[in-house]
Amino acid sequence: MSNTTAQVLNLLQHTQGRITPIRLRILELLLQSPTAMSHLELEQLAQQTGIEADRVTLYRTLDWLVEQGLAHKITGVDRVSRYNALAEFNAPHAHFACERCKQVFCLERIQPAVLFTLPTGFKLNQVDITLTGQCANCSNVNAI
Amino acid sequence: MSNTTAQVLNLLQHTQGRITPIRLRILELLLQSPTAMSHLELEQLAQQTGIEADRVTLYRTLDWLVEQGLAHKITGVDRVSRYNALAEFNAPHAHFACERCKQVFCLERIQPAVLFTLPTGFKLNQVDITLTGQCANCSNVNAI
DNA sequence: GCCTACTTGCCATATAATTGCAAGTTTAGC
DNA sequence: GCTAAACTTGCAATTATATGGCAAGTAGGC
Repeated sequence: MSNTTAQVLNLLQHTQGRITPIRLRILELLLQSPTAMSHLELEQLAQQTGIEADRVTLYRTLDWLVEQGLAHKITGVDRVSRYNALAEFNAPHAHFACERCKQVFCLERIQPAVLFTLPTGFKLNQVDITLTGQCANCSNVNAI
Repeated sequence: MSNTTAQVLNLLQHTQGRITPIRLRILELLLQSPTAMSHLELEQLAQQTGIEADRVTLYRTLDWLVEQGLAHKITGVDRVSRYNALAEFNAPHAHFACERCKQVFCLERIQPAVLFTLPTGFKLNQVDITLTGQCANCSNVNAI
Protein backbone atom coordinates (compact mmCIF):
# COMPACT_ATOMS: atom_id res chain seq x y z
CA MET A 1 0.00 0.00 0.00
CA SER A 2 1.40 3.35 -1.00
CA ASN A 3 1.92 6.12 1.44
CA THR A 4 -0.91 8.08 -0.06
CA THR A 5 -3.34 5.20 -0.02
CA ALA A 6 -2.75 4.71 3.68
CA GLN A 7 -3.33 8.38 4.27
CA VAL A 8 -6.54 8.29 2.24
CA LEU A 9 -7.82 5.26 4.12
CA ASN A 10 -7.15 6.97 7.38
CA LEU A 11 -9.06 10.04 6.26
CA LEU A 12 -12.01 8.03 5.03
CA GLN A 13 -12.20 6.03 8.23
CA HIS A 14 -12.95 9.22 10.11
CA THR A 15 -16.12 9.85 8.14
CA GLN A 16 -19.62 8.52 8.58
CA GLY A 17 -19.85 7.06 5.10
CA ARG A 18 -18.59 3.89 3.57
CA ILE A 19 -15.19 3.29 2.11
CA THR A 20 -15.63 2.44 -1.54
CA PRO A 21 -13.08 2.02 -4.32
CA ILE A 22 -14.29 5.14 -6.05
CA ARG A 23 -14.07 7.33 -2.98
CA LEU A 24 -10.64 5.96 -2.21
CA ARG A 25 -9.32 6.51 -5.69
CA ILE A 26 -10.82 9.94 -6.21
CA LEU A 27 -9.54 11.29 -2.92
CA GLU A 28 -6.14 9.83 -3.71
CA LEU A 29 -6.12 11.55 -7.08
CA LEU A 30 -7.11 14.82 -5.49
CA LEU A 31 -4.40 14.56 -2.88
CA GLN A 32 -1.77 13.79 -5.46
CA SER A 33 -2.65 16.65 -7.75
CA PRO A 34 -0.94 20.01 -7.32
CA THR A 35 -3.85 21.66 -9.11
CA ALA A 36 -7.57 21.69 -8.52
CA MET A 37 -9.28 19.40 -10.99
CA SER A 38 -12.56 19.65 -12.78
CA HIS A 39 -15.08 16.85 -12.94
CA LEU A 40 -14.04 16.07 -16.50
CA GLU A 41 -10.33 15.99 -15.74
CA LEU A 42 -10.94 13.68 -12.81
CA GLU A 43 -13.14 11.41 -14.87
CA GLN A 44 -10.48 11.03 -17.54
CA LEU A 45 -7.69 10.59 -15.02
CA ALA A 46 -9.70 7.97 -13.18
CA GLN A 47 -10.33 6.08 -16.39
CA GLN A 48 -6.63 6.09 -17.20
CA THR A 49 -5.91 4.51 -13.86
CA GLY A 50 -8.51 1.85 -14.35
CA ILE A 51 -11.42 3.22 -12.35
CA GLU A 52 -14.64 3.39 -14.32
CA ALA A 53 -17.14 5.55 -12.54
CA ASP A 54 -20.37 6.93 -13.82
CA ARG A 55 -20.42 10.64 -14.42
CA VAL A 56 -23.18 11.14 -11.87
CA THR A 57 -21.44 8.99 -9.29
CA LEU A 58 -18.35 11.11 -9.66
CA TYR A 59 -20.38 14.24 -9.06
CA ARG A 60 -21.88 12.67 -5.98
CA THR A 61 -18.53 11.43 -4.74
CA LEU A 62 -17.05 14.88 -5.05
CA ASP A 63 -20.01 16.45 -3.29
CA TRP A 64 -19.65 13.92 -0.53
CA LEU A 65 -15.96 14.61 -0.11
CA VAL A 66 -16.69 18.32 0.17
CA GLU A 67 -19.46 17.61 2.64
CA GLN A 68 -17.09 15.55 4.76
CA GLY A 69 -14.56 18.35 4.71
CA LEU A 70 -12.02 16.23 2.85
CA ALA A 71 -12.01 18.30 -0.29
CA HIS A 72 -13.09 21.70 -1.32
CA LYS A 73 -14.74 23.15 -4.33
CA ILE A 74 -13.80 26.20 -6.32
CA THR A 75 -16.05 27.57 -9.01
CA GLY A 76 -14.07 29.25 -11.75
CA VAL A 77 -15.13 32.11 -13.98
CA ASP A 78 -15.75 29.50 -16.68
CA ARG A 79 -18.58 28.15 -14.50
CA VAL A 80 -16.73 24.91 -13.99
CA SER A 81 -16.31 23.53 -10.50
CA ARG A 82 -12.88 22.32 -9.57
CA TYR A 83 -11.96 20.26 -6.57
CA ASN A 84 -8.90 19.84 -4.46
CA ALA A 85 -7.78 18.20 -1.27
CA LEU A 86 -4.87 19.23 0.83
CA ALA A 87 -2.76 17.45 3.38
CA GLU A 88 -3.22 20.32 5.78
CA PHE A 89 -6.95 20.49 5.41
CA ASN A 90 -7.81 23.30 7.69
CA ALA A 91 -5.01 25.55 6.62
CA PRO A 92 -6.46 28.60 4.88
CA HIS A 93 -4.92 29.03 1.49
CA ALA A 94 -5.44 30.90 -1.73
CA HIS A 95 -5.90 29.74 -5.30
CA PHE A 96 -4.20 30.78 -8.46
CA ALA A 97 -6.25 30.47 -11.63
CA CYS A 98 -4.33 30.60 -14.89
CA GLU A 99 -6.11 32.64 -17.52
CA ARG A 100 -4.59 30.69 -20.34
CA CYS A 101 -4.63 27.00 -19.43
CA LYS A 102 -7.46 27.39 -16.89
CA GLN A 103 -5.62 25.33 -14.32
CA VAL A 104 -6.17 26.17 -10.69
CA PHE A 105 -3.25 25.85 -8.31
CA CYS A 106 -3.41 25.79 -4.56
CA LEU A 107 -1.05 28.18 -2.86
CA GLU A 108 -0.49 26.53 0.46
CA ARG A 109 1.87 29.03 1.91
CA ILE A 110 -0.23 32.08 1.48
CA GLN A 111 -0.85 34.38 4.41
CA PRO A 112 -4.34 35.77 4.13
CA ALA A 113 -3.53 38.73 6.28
CA VAL A 114 -6.51 40.66 5.12
CA LEU A 115 -8.19 43.27 7.19
CA PHE A 116 -11.91 43.19 6.88
CA THR A 117 -14.41 45.71 8.07
CA LEU A 118 -17.72 44.06 7.40
CA PRO A 119 -20.97 45.99 7.50
CA THR A 120 -22.97 45.59 10.70
CA GLY A 121 -24.78 42.31 11.06
CA PHE A 122 -22.72 40.41 8.53
CA LYS A 123 -21.35 37.12 9.73
CA LEU A 124 -18.15 35.90 8.18
CA ASN A 125 -17.69 32.23 7.62
CA GLN A 126 -15.00 31.76 5.02
CA VAL A 127 -12.50 33.77 3.03
CA ASP A 128 -11.70 32.79 -0.54
CA ILE A 129 -8.80 34.41 -2.27
CA THR A 130 -8.30 33.75 -5.95
CA LEU A 131 -5.40 35.21 -7.85
CA THR A 132 -5.60 35.31 -11.61
CA GLY A 133 -2.77 35.63 -14.07
CA GLN A 134 -0.54 33.22 -15.91
CA CYS A 135 1.10 30.16 -14.46
CA ALA A 136 4.81 29.47 -14.93
CA ASN A 137 4.19 27.30 -17.95
CA CYS A 138 1.92 29.68 -19.78
CA SER A 139 3.80 32.89 -19.07
CA ASN A 140 6.83 31.08 -20.43
CA VAL A 141 5.03 30.05 -23.62
CA ASN A 142 3.82 33.58 -24.23
CA ALA A 143 7.28 35.02 -23.81
CA ILE A 144 8.71 32.95 -26.66
CA MET B 1 -32.16 63.65 -16.55
CA SER B 2 -31.25 62.04 -13.27
CA ASN B 3 -27.84 62.27 -11.76
CA THR B 4 -27.18 58.63 -12.47
CA THR B 5 -28.31 58.84 -16.07
CA ALA B 6 -25.85 61.65 -16.69
CA GLN B 7 -23.09 59.63 -15.11
CA VAL B 8 -23.99 56.61 -17.21
CA LEU B 9 -24.03 58.64 -20.40
CA ASN B 10 -20.65 60.02 -19.58
CA LEU B 11 -19.28 56.54 -19.03
CA LEU B 12 -20.74 55.19 -22.25
CA GLN B 13 -19.38 58.10 -24.26
CA HIS B 14 -15.89 57.00 -23.37
CA THR B 15 -16.33 53.61 -25.03
CA GLN B 16 -15.96 52.58 -28.64
CA GLY B 17 -19.44 51.13 -28.95
CA ARG B 18 -22.79 52.71 -29.49
CA ILE B 19 -25.00 54.17 -26.84
CA THR B 20 -28.26 52.25 -26.89
CA PRO B 21 -31.26 52.36 -24.57
CA ILE B 22 -30.51 48.88 -23.27
CA ARG B 23 -26.89 49.60 -22.48
CA LEU B 24 -27.87 52.83 -20.79
CA ARG B 25 -30.54 51.26 -18.68
CA ILE B 26 -28.57 48.18 -17.71
CA LEU B 27 -25.53 50.15 -16.64
CA GLU B 28 -27.78 52.48 -14.70
CA LEU B 29 -29.38 49.54 -12.92
CA LEU B 30 -25.98 48.09 -12.10
CA LEU B 31 -24.73 51.38 -10.72
CA GLN B 32 -27.79 51.82 -8.56
CA SER B 33 -27.66 48.37 -7.06
CA PRO B 34 -25.73 47.74 -3.85
CA THR B 35 -25.48 44.06 -4.73
CA ALA B 36 -24.16 42.22 -7.74
CA MET B 37 -27.04 41.06 -9.89
CA SER B 38 -27.54 37.92 -11.90
CA HIS B 39 -28.74 37.90 -15.46
CA LEU B 40 -32.18 36.82 -14.34
CA GLU B 41 -32.49 39.49 -11.67
CA LEU B 42 -31.44 42.15 -14.15
CA GLU B 43 -33.88 40.88 -16.74
CA GLN B 44 -36.77 41.06 -14.32
CA LEU B 45 -35.73 44.45 -12.97
CA ALA B 46 -35.38 45.80 -16.48
CA GLN B 47 -38.85 44.56 -17.38
CA GLN B 48 -40.31 46.26 -14.35
CA THR B 49 -38.83 49.54 -15.43
CA GLY B 50 -40.18 49.19 -18.93
CA ILE B 51 -37.17 47.91 -20.82
CA GLU B 52 -37.86 44.76 -22.79
CA ALA B 53 -34.65 43.11 -23.84
CA ASP B 54 -34.09 39.69 -25.23
CA ARG B 55 -32.33 37.27 -22.95
CA VAL B 56 -29.43 36.92 -25.35
CA THR B 57 -29.13 40.66 -25.84
CA LEU B 58 -28.85 41.08 -22.11
CA TYR B 59 -26.07 38.51 -21.99
CA ARG B 60 -24.28 40.33 -24.75
CA THR B 61 -24.83 43.71 -23.16
CA LEU B 62 -23.34 42.49 -19.91
CA ASP B 63 -20.39 40.93 -21.68
CA TRP B 64 -19.83 44.16 -23.50
CA LEU B 65 -19.94 46.21 -20.32
CA VAL B 66 -17.36 43.91 -18.76
CA GLU B 67 -15.24 44.14 -21.89
CA GLN B 68 -15.36 47.92 -21.73
CA GLY B 69 -14.32 47.83 -18.10
CA LEU B 70 -17.57 49.38 -16.95
CA ALA B 71 -18.79 46.38 -15.04
CA HIS B 72 -17.32 43.27 -13.64
CA LYS B 73 -18.42 39.73 -13.40
CA ILE B 74 -18.36 37.42 -10.43
CA THR B 75 -19.14 33.74 -10.75
CA GLY B 76 -20.74 32.36 -7.61
CA VAL B 77 -20.57 28.86 -6.24
CA ASP B 78 -24.04 28.32 -7.70
CA ARG B 79 -22.45 28.68 -11.15
CA VAL B 80 -24.40 31.85 -11.75
CA SER B 81 -22.62 34.93 -13.00
CA ARG B 82 -23.41 38.16 -11.27
CA TYR B 83 -22.50 41.61 -12.43
CA ASN B 84 -21.82 44.90 -10.77
CA ALA B 85 -20.56 48.32 -11.58
CA LEU B 86 -18.94 50.67 -9.16
CA ALA B 87 -18.48 54.40 -9.16
CA GLU B 88 -14.83 53.95 -8.34
CA PHE B 89 -14.09 51.42 -11.01
CA ASN B 90 -10.48 50.70 -10.49
CA ALA B 91 -10.66 50.51 -6.74
CA PRO B 92 -9.83 46.97 -5.69
CA HIS B 93 -12.55 45.58 -3.54
CA ALA B 94 -13.82 42.32 -2.16
CA HIS B 95 -17.16 40.58 -2.43
CA PHE B 96 -19.39 39.11 0.19
CA ALA B 97 -21.55 36.21 -0.89
CA CYS B 98 -24.44 35.34 1.40
CA GLU B 99 -24.85 31.59 1.79
CA ARG B 100 -28.54 31.89 2.46
CA CYS B 101 -30.01 34.45 0.04
CA LYS B 102 -27.17 34.08 -2.49
CA GLN B 103 -26.82 37.82 -2.82
CA VAL B 104 -23.40 39.20 -3.57
CA PHE B 105 -22.40 42.49 -1.98
CA CYS B 106 -19.49 44.66 -2.98
CA LEU B 107 -17.30 45.71 -0.11
CA GLU B 108 -15.82 48.90 -1.39
CA ARG B 109 -13.74 49.78 1.56
CA ILE B 110 -11.79 46.60 1.86
CA GLN B 111 -8.04 46.74 2.06
CA PRO B 112 -6.62 43.72 0.31
CA ALA B 113 -3.38 43.89 2.22
CA VAL B 114 -2.45 40.38 1.31
CA LEU B 115 1.11 39.20 1.14
CA PHE B 116 1.70 36.86 -1.72
CA THR B 117 4.67 34.69 -2.42
CA LEU B 118 3.91 33.24 -5.81
CA PRO B 119 5.86 30.32 -7.21
CA THR B 120 8.59 31.27 -9.68
CA GLY B 121 7.36 32.21 -13.13
CA PHE B 122 3.80 32.98 -12.09
CA LYS B 123 2.51 36.33 -13.24
CA LEU B 124 -0.15 37.98 -11.16
CA ASN B 125 -2.85 39.95 -12.86
CA GLN B 126 -5.76 40.25 -10.50
CA VAL B 127 -6.73 39.44 -6.94
CA ASP B 128 -10.26 38.36 -6.13
CA ILE B 129 -11.36 38.10 -2.56
CA THR B 130 -14.72 36.57 -1.78
CA LEU B 131 -16.02 36.34 1.74
CA THR B 132 -18.82 33.94 2.47
CA GLY B 133 -21.19 33.93 5.38
CA GLN B 134 -24.55 35.46 6.10
CA CYS B 135 -25.61 38.98 5.28
CA ALA B 136 -27.22 41.26 7.86
CA ASN B 137 -30.71 40.30 6.77
CA CYS B 138 -30.20 36.57 6.80
CA SER B 139 -28.19 36.31 9.99
CA ASN B 140 -31.00 38.27 11.60
CA VAL B 141 -33.66 35.91 10.29
CA ASN B 142 -31.77 32.89 11.55
CA ALA B 143 -31.40 34.37 15.00
CA ILE B 144 -35.15 34.64 15.50
C1' DG C 1 -23.48 -15.82 5.42
C1' DC C 2 -27.40 -12.54 5.78
C1' DC C 3 -29.73 -8.31 6.31
C1' DT C 4 -30.05 -3.36 6.01
C1' DA C 5 -28.63 0.98 4.79
C1' DC C 6 -25.77 3.21 1.92
C1' DT C 7 -23.77 3.63 -3.01
C1' DT C 8 -23.79 3.26 -7.73
C1' DG C 9 -25.48 3.35 -12.57
C1' DC C 10 -28.61 4.65 -15.97
C1' DC C 11 -32.31 7.23 -17.35
C1' DA C 12 -34.21 11.70 -18.04
C1' DT C 13 -34.20 16.59 -16.90
C1' DA C 14 -32.93 21.36 -15.36
C1' DT C 15 -30.46 25.61 -16.03
C1' DA C 16 -27.15 29.00 -17.48
C1' DA C 17 -24.98 30.40 -21.25
C1' DT C 18 -23.52 30.43 -26.30
C1' DT C 19 -23.82 30.27 -31.46
C1' DG C 20 -25.69 31.35 -36.01
C1' DC C 21 -28.20 34.09 -38.74
C1' DA C 22 -31.57 37.39 -40.32
C1' DA C 23 -33.66 41.80 -39.33
C1' DG C 24 -33.26 46.30 -37.44
C1' DT C 25 -30.69 50.51 -36.31
C1' DT C 26 -27.04 53.82 -36.12
C1' DT C 27 -23.06 56.13 -38.17
C1' DA C 28 -20.26 57.81 -41.94
C1' DG C 29 -19.34 59.03 -46.70
C1' DC C 30 -21.01 61.16 -50.49
C1' DG D 1 -30.94 63.46 -47.62
C1' DC D 2 -29.43 58.91 -49.51
C1' DT D 3 -26.85 54.83 -49.46
C1' DA D 4 -23.49 51.57 -47.73
C1' DA D 5 -21.07 49.67 -43.99
C1' DA D 6 -20.81 48.60 -39.29
C1' DC D 7 -22.89 47.66 -35.24
C1' DT D 8 -26.79 45.88 -32.38
C1' DT D 9 -30.86 43.19 -31.46
C1' DG D 10 -34.12 39.22 -31.61
C1' DC D 11 -35.28 34.52 -32.39
C1' DA D 12 -34.33 29.57 -32.80
C1' DA D 13 -31.47 26.01 -31.85
C1' DT D 14 -27.65 24.17 -29.35
C1' DT D 15 -23.89 23.38 -25.82
C1' DA D 16 -22.19 22.21 -21.44
C1' DT D 17 -22.40 21.46 -16.65
C1' DA D 18 -24.88 19.67 -13.22
C1' DT D 19 -29.05 17.45 -10.85
C1' DG D 20 -33.10 14.20 -9.65
C1' DG D 21 -35.46 9.68 -9.52
C1' DC D 22 -35.37 4.98 -9.14
C1' DA D 23 -33.81 0.24 -9.50
C1' DA D 24 -29.75 -2.68 -8.93
C1' DG D 25 -25.57 -3.46 -6.44
C1' DT D 26 -22.43 -3.50 -2.43
C1' DA D 27 -20.17 -2.46 2.15
C1' DG D 28 -20.26 -3.45 6.85
C1' DG D 29 -22.53 -4.94 11.27
C1' DC D 30 -24.53 -8.91 13.26
